[in-house]
Amino acid sequence: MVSGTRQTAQERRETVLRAAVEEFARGGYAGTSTESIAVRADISQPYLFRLFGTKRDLFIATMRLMDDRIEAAFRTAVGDLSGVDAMVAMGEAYKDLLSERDLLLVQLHSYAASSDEVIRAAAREGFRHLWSVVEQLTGLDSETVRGFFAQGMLMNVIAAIDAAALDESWARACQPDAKIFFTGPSRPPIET
Amino acid sequence: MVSGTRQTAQERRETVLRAAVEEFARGGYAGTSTESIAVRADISQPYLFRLFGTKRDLFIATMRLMDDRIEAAFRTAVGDLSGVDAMVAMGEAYKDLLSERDLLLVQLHSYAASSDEVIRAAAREGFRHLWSVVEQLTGLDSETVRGFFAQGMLMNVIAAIDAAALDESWARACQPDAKIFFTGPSRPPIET
DNA sequence: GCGAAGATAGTAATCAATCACTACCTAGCA
DNA sequence: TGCTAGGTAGTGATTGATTACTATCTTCGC
Repeated sequence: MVSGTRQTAQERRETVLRAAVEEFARGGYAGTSTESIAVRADISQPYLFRLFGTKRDLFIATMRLMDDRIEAAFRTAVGDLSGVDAMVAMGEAYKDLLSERDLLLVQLHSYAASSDEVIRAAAREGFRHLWSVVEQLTGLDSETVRGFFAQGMLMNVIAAIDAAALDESWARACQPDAKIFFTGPSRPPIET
Repeated sequence: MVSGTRQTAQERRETVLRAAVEEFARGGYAGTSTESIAVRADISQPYLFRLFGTKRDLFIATMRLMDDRIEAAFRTAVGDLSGVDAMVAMGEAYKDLLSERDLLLVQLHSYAASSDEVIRAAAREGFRHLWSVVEQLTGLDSETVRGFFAQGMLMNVIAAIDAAALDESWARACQPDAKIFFTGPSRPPIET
C-alpha cells in the first residue's frame, strides 16, 4: 500500500462495507470471496478479517448498512406526509433505488442466504424493522403494508434479472410507475 | 453402490433432479456442492457430471423442473375457471406451495444466481413463461397480474426466512389467506 | 440357446484452484 | 516508545471437474 493512505479502523470499515455491498450484490453470500472484497477495498484480505472477524459478520454488517440506507430513503421521501401519500412517496423512493441496484440485490441475497440461521435471524430482524417503519410512517392497515412489501420484493427480483433492460410486455408491466406501489384488496378510501 | 440398484439414465436424471431441488433450495447455486447432491441421489459425484455436464446445467435443469411444477399447480388449481376466480385459485395454489417450500426457494435462488448470464437468461425465460400462463389463464390486465406476481415474490421471501414459524404481527400479516393474492390498484369490478 | 461384441451404468482416485481463516511481522503516527 | 493500521506468508479444507477404470445389460449372428 502506498504511504499516506492510512485510515482509522472505522473509516476503513466503511470503505470495506461499500466494497462489500458491490461484491455481495453480485455474488451473494456463498458466491463472493472475501478476497474480491478486499481487492475492491484496496486492503489485504487478512486485514479484512481483522476488521470484521468472519465472512458472516461482514455479510451481516452489509445487510445492516443496506437496511439503514433503505430506511433513510423512506424517511427522506415521506417527509411529513402520512397515510396513502406517504406510501406513494415511499414507493417512488424504492423505485428510485432501482438505480442503486446493489442495495436491492443485497436484500435479495440476504433472504437467499437465510438457510444460515444467524443470517436468517438478521434478515428477520431487518424485515421486522422495515415493516414497523412503514407501518408507523403510513399508519395504514397491515394488508396494505403487505401489498407494499410485495411490490418491493418484486422490484428486487426485477433488479436481479435486470428486467428493465428488456423491451417485452411482461417486463414493462413489471416496472412500476408512480403510485403502483399502493395496492391492497381491502384498501382504505382512495380519492382520485 | 449395492448391486441391483441400476436405473436407466433417464430415471437417474430424475432422481438427481429431486435431490438437486432439495439441496439447491438450502444452499442456492454457489452454496451447494455437487458432492452433496450426488450423496443425496446415491450416486458418485463424477457420474453426476456425466449426466448433467456442468453444475450450471444441473442448476438450470432444476429451475426448469421448478417452473414446470408451479405451472402444473396453477393449471390444476384453475381448472376451467377464469378471470378473478382463476387468479384466486392460483393464489391458493401458490400458498399451498409453501408446504412444498423447496420449490419457492429454488425460484428465489434462481433470481439470486442471475449475475451468471446463462442462469439469468433461464430465469427470465421462466418468468416470462409463467407470466404468460397467468395472463392466459386469467385474462386479467397486466397491473393485476403484476400484483399477483408481487405477492408470489413475497411468499418466496416468507419461505426463505421462514416467517410462518414466527408469532409476530408482521409475520402473521405476511401470510396470505384466501383471495389476498388478488390485488391491484386499478382492478376490474369485483363482486362480493 | 449361446457367446461374443458393444453399449450403458457406475466408481475410485485424483487434480489444480480456490476458499475462509491464522500466526506473525512491520510501518507510521502520537 | 508504544499503540494501532496494515502487510507477508501460509494453513487445512473443499470445490468443480477429469481420467481411467469396472460392472452390468442388450443385441445378434450362428
